[in-house]
Amino acid sequence: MADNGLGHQARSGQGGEGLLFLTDDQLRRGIEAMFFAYRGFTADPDRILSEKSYGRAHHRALHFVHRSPGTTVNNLLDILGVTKQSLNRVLRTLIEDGLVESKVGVKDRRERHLFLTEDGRELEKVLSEAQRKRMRAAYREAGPEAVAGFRKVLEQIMDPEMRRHFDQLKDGV
Amino acid sequence: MADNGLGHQARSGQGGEGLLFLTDDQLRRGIEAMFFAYRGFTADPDRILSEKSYGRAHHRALHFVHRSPGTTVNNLLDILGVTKQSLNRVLRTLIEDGLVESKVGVKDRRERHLFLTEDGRELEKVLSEAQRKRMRAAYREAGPEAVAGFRKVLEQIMDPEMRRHFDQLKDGV
DNA sequence: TTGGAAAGTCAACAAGGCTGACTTAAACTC
DNA sequence: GAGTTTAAGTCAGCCTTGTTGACTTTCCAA
Repeated sequence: MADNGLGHQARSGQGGEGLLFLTDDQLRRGIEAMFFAYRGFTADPDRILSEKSYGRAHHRALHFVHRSPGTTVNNLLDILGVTKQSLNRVLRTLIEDGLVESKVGVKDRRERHLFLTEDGRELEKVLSEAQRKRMRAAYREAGPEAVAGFRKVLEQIMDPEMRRHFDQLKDGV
Repeated sequence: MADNGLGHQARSGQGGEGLLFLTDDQLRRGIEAMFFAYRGFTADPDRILSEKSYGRAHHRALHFVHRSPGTTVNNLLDILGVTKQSLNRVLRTLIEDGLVESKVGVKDRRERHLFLTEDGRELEKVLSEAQRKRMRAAYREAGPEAVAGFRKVLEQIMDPEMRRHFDQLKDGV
């Protein structure tokens, strides 16, 4: 049976006219928009990274260490949602290359606290500026109200646990 | 130097009050929201796929073949933005498993036209319904105006070429 | 002082990207 | 009709980034 564009959620109850944005068709368009947009979202940093033989995983690590200087490895694992071994491989190359510094914890000396070096901050800046440039153009085109809606929907799409991390990044922590 | 949250774009000209949504800080929040939201966006289908020992690449192929039945391999390559070899690996398993059918073109017999089989349609439905369920909840929470803004910003983030593909999917083609 | 948490390491593997080289069949062009 | 181009498919080999599992070292806290 072909998709008629009327999802059961939109069809049920209330007459439906005000719920047209919940049709399966609208939802599918949103899904496709997320897919295509995410490609653009990562395209600019990816280009820069491939020149330096780093990958997206390195960018993510740099981003969140920049964002929460002194964060522990465990906290980073939580945020990134990957295994210790997977993160370790990335982190090790960043430390070897002098972009990230790992300092033994003062209070708890088992922990390692992560910081960007000067070089690390520099690369992070190049990457994030490339990414922001595209976002800035998109935001400007779309306007402030669209941006508010954009953020609102994205927050709702997140898993609750990710939402918690997102909220905790709000300021310094 | 610490990030003061005032991007140069927002700082320059016009007094700035109306442009606060363009600060580097706001842009960074948007970037993080995209990152966390995309994880949620793919989480549900990923779970289902891993049970069937398929991956996200299979989902994408199923999605776009479902969306444009009879599409050629070349067109699919364009949309997905991967190499022939990469797509072929995925497509081959889907054809072997009887989820996708490949038919020699009538007008140009070099081409192969791709279709979902009954089984393919079934899996696609399970996957997309899982994904839509989350989007539906997010849309409902955020409301129609937020959804319009969400879509508007996403369209601006896309590369022009991807935007073209996105627009061409609007209806049947 | 001992149990367990945090961190790190090694090995092996898989998915899904990539490049390059090559074949086959069909269509197009001169 | 011969030669070129195009669409698809295949083989081989590589890389990144994810996974499990097993193990060690360090060291805090009960």
